[in-house]
Amino acid sequence: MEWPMKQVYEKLLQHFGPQHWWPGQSPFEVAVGAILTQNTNWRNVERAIGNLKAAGKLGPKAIASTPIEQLSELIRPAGYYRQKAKRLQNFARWLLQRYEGSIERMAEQDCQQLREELLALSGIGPETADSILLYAAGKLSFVVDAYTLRVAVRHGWVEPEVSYEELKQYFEERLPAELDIYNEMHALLVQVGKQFCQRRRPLCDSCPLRPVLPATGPYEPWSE
DNA sequence: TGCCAGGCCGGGT
DNA sequence: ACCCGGCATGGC
Repeated sequence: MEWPMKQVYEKLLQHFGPQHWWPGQSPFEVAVGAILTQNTNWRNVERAIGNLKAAGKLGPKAIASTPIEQLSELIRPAGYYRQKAKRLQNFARWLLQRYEGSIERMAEQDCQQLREELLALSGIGPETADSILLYAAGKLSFVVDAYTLRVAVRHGWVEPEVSYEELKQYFEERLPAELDIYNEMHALLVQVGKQFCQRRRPLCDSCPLRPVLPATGPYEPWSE
């Protein structure tokens, strides 16, 4: 079987190895991480989650009922902590009311329907929604982020002005409908982005994708 | 030391 | 329908 991005995928897998993002944690913890990592380094998120765990507050009921001041202090290392405390409570209270606090129950819902429900929550935008759908609920929803965009633009796959939904569709059309591929591909794109497509710098010559690219167009300098 | 990190919201054009 | 300022900590 062949699919359009297979060569890219295997090149990345060979270079970086399996990323297995968000493994072995509860689905709710994954969702919390998705909110906390908004525009934030993952290391800071780990501290915040560690604080929540140590305080026994890593569940929907605890998040929903803990006073906002206390909650925000616990997640402080993740930055934007007052906003994010609110966003966590929004999500937790919605999950309790709508799905009995159960991500598994939530995951019984149809993907598109669920995506709309998540997007309707204040504090959950397209990337956070797709991260929750893919990594917590096990839905086939490809995740696009700043790195995904940068990698795709630097390699001339898409125009810099492409919208979130368009870029998401670009990948979904070129990948097989498999959770593991969606999962790994997104994580691998982040890795290659971090290492070879940094901001304010031209595409690195040693990018592992260089040799396999058909060079569909001129490498755009670094407009995003 | 400034710049950046796995965004999103609300108000303004 | 975009555009922008604000939000905040920790690492390099």
